[in-house]
Amino acid sequence: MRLQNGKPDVLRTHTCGDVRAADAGREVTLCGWVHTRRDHGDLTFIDLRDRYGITQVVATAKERAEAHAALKDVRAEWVIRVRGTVRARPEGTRNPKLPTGDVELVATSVEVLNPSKTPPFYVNEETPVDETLRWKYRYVDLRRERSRELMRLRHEVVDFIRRYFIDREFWEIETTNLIRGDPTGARDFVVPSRHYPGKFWALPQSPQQLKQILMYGGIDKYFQMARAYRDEDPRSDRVTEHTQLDVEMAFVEREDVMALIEDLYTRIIERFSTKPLMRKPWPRLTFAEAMRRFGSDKPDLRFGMELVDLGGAFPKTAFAVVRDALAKGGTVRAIVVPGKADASRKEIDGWTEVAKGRGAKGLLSFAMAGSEVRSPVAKFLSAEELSAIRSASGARDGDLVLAVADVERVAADAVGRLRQHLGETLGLVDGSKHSAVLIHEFPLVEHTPDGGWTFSHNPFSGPLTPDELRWLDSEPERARSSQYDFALDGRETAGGSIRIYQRSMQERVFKQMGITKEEAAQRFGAILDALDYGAPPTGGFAGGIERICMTLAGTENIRELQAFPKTQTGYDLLLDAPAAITQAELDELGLRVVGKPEQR
RNA sequence: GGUCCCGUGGUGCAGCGGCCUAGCAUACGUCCCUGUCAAGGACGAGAUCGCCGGUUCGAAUCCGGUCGGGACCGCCA
Repeated sequence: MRLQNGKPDVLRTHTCGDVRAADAGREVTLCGWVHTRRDHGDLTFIDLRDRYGITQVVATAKERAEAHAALKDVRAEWVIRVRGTVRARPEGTRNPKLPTGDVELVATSVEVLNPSKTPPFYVNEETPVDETLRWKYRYVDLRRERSRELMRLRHEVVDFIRRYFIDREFWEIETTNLIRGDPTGARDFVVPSRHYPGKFWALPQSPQQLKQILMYGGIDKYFQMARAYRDEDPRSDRVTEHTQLDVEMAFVEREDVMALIEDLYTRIIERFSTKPLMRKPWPRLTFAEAMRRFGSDKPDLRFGMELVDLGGAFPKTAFAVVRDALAKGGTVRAIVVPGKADASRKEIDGWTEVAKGRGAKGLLSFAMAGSEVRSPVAKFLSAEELSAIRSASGARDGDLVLAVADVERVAADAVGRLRQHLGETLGLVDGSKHSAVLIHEFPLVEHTPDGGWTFSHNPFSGPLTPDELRWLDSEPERARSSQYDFALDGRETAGGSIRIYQRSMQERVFKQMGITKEEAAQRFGAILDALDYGAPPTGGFAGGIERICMTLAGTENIRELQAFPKTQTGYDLLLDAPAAITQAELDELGLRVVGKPEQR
């Protein structure tokens, strides 16, 4: 019996998932949705569904004319309340597919709580449905088994995480969602202020500053399921509004946090995934090694096909593409695609587009055909060079070598993307295991397109060691950061760093970014001030809740993990939002809408 | 801001210049049926092919635009 505070609900005594053979003879009342109806004339069945399961309800005209008539009238998705007697099903009519399949409810009375229009799509079948309809009628969609199980997964993962941290004496603390905006990085979602016309709140892109300040307040260990907002265009694995597990700890070093990430996510995966981890303990790669071997800072280790460097195969080449790349300090990065020497022109064109999508100017291909090395650019290369390509790449007969000549960063990135693409499309990825890897020793700063410098992670990430800062004066890109990232199956799943906690160091880093003292005081005043009042060393991480659930559920669609997802243009099809507000509201906020008249 | 894919009865798909008077499955409606569980059987209703314009003797089909959804690039400290 399903009990709540020791008593049945007022409207029902059981749920549709918990009537069993032991209940035979008992009088029960169930509430739920009509899942399916099977009408045999004077004998009618319906399957009654709620979140907990499905129970078959039966009535015959002969025994219970009134209940039978009512059952004949109901339709899919009507909400009904049925009273009746649990009966063991006759021999040979049991349904092993249902947990409740040994029994049925013989209806004595049927009450229609609410009829339903014919639903816009099937609840009782797992057929694909256009997302426009799913999100518009999310309340119908959520009744479907897949949607319900994804919501259940997310709930259970969040519950697991909460217990994990509470057991370890972390405090769950909510930070405010109306904060000061900062024009760097992603576009802020902005909220007008009534008391301060012309001024605006911003929704947090993460509670980064607030969680550090909690540490400065002596909270010591904190976590939160934090909403994070970015007004940027979504992709299949990122959305404008998402939830992150946000964690911060005082008096920790890099190793403490990396060990925590590894322990937590290992437990999550072992609890919720049917697939084992490839390796325990997890492999760790420095950023430099990850880029060199995989061309990615979130490499998928479920397949090999590591990058090779062919820069040495062309010591004095006449081939302009390679010569120019090498002349500006670049290189030639390549992968060996096993057995694809016979790839069609069309396939190679497709791969070229993948590489170009990551900034490559083109894609070089070399097919190992017997003793020959065939290539569209063979005529620009000497026999020695072609042979060097074969030996330097380690390619065997029948293999295809794909290469990009460019500066290191572009070449590695393009070939890395191509590697992942080929791994997935050629079926090289071993989908029976999970690849968990920690990436660390990221660069502290990186070039901006306009020649300046910017944070490679966030403004508060500290250097790997204080000593790293010496590079800032000469070769800033050599300065390493304390940042660490967790990549699961090639997807960035969590990341964090040890924070700067000394004002002088924070100001030194700001200076590198071209942020003046005045500007820093204005934008990051609270943090900088706090550093003057006894700020301990802190570190932490943030992990995407939807991201980890995606991997656990094996879906590529992040919206399925959200109860009320938005479209690719950030529109809410269910609520029809965003929407215009009244002139009175605008006046009160001191706002005037300019530009295009209202669209609707 | 850009590139690509999709848009056909309620839903999922097919059709891709004339064989379309738009096909199939399912849902929906009426009827038959006492052991089904994706029940079965019979009959029936339901779409001017997202929208606008163009090409053509003729457009669901080709072209342009537009709207909506999706994938990707830009963007995402």
